[in-house]
Amino acid sequence: MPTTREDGRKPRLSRERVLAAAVEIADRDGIEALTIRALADHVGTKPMSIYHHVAGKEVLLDGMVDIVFSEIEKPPVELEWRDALRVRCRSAREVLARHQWSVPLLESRHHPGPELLAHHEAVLATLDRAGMPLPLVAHAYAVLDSFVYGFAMQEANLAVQSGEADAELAEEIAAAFDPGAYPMMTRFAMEHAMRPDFNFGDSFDYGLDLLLDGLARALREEGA
Amino acid sequence: MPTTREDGRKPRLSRERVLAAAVEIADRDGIEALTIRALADHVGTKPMSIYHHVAGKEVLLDGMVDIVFSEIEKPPVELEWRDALRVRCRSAREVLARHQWSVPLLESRHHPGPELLAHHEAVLATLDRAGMPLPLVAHAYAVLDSFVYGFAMQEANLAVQSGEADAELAEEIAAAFDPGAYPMMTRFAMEHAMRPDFNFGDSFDYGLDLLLDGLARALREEGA
DNA sequence: ATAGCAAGTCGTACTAAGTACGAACGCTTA
DNA sequence: TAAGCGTTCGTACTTAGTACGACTTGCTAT
Repeated sequence: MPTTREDGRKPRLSRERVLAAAVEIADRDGIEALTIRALADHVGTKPMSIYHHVAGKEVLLDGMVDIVFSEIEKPPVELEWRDALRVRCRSAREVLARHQWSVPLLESRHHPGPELLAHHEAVLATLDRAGMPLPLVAHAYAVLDSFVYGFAMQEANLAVQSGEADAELAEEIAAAFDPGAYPMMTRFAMEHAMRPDFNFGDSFDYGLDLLLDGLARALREEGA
Repeated sequence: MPTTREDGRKPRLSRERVLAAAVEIADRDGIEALTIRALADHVGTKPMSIYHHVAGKEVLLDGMVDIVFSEIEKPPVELEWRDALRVRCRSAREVLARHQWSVPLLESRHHPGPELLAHHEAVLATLDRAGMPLPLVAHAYAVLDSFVYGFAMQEANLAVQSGEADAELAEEIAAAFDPGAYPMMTRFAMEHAMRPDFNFGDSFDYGLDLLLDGLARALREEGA
């Protein structure tokens, strides 16, 4: 690893610094603001220097995804499978929400990094230790992952929407709601979703428990 | 609507034709191949003519998302709520899988079209007719949507992966599996996922029923 | 039929962004 | 102190979105 150096005399660039800076930019200004030039500015160099630490923008994005997975909390192995999965899934959702660019990126990357692989390995191992037969493991795995990713995706959408200038959006909504189309959406919004104590995120725990309970039931029946 | 014309004398461009062509390109060559120039070629014009039918690429993408939603099957209202939702969710999954570019696009668009709004309206109405109180409606809605989107997203990923040239991927996998890290993933792949009768999609129906059953149970208890 | 006008088309050109190429720089080791 | 090599960076090419303004087309009213 000739790239890194121990003495902190002059903080030269390194793959880690580049990736961290990329995540910072994406967090702060959105993924579309992450250009090689902006990244170079942020770490105090010129564009072409970036390419000595990451092979290209694709690789950069792959690395960012792996950083996201590295931030997911890893529950201790002693935990009961449901608790372990709950910890992991909640943390995953929190991390994905914190890095709003991550979910759409997940979809487009096809080069899993070590942290991503380790995450999947851990989930599979947890399900296995719970005593599930492989077919049930497969279902549980697919279903939980889908729910977590899907939820995070919607949450990211909502966050952007509420943060956005309401100008266009309100206009669009108003235009759509003029003729009383979408009555149920209107009622839902008025009587529930716009209440101050409404929190979309609450549905995450609800859905997660729905799935875990269902899986536990299936495991009990399979086991019998 | 001066844009369209009834006599088919000379098929001039129209918003519909442009959008349909865009969907074709994205389906066939991937969303990254959808450039204004490629689109112009495909409909037999020059780039700038496109801009007379869609205001820009963003609007084009918004329109494509709405086309996707228009393709989701709309179950008859007489159906029992669980059957109705099953039809709709399965169809949604099928449509999203057919247009692999759609899921990542969903996330990034913030301008819902009429078809998307109508879809959401219909789902809400179905839940309402089932007799759910609004808080439960909210949970059901969020949870089902998350699952469908998330599952479609993973499916799209898998499809790309298996379609891709296995060269790099196999190498990467091999490299990662050398030291016997990821034992559970290995076992899972060998003993289950690589079997000829394994079908990732089967987990969709499994998860969907898990959720619908759980919601039905909640409804029963709430109602009591 | 035809003048006139609005809708549609297109050539040109500008800008942003990724990155290939090769020269210059500076740190390390002899 | 000089060779050697990893790093940095100036320049320039390429692809993509799209603004501008001129040209073309076909409908409408006479």
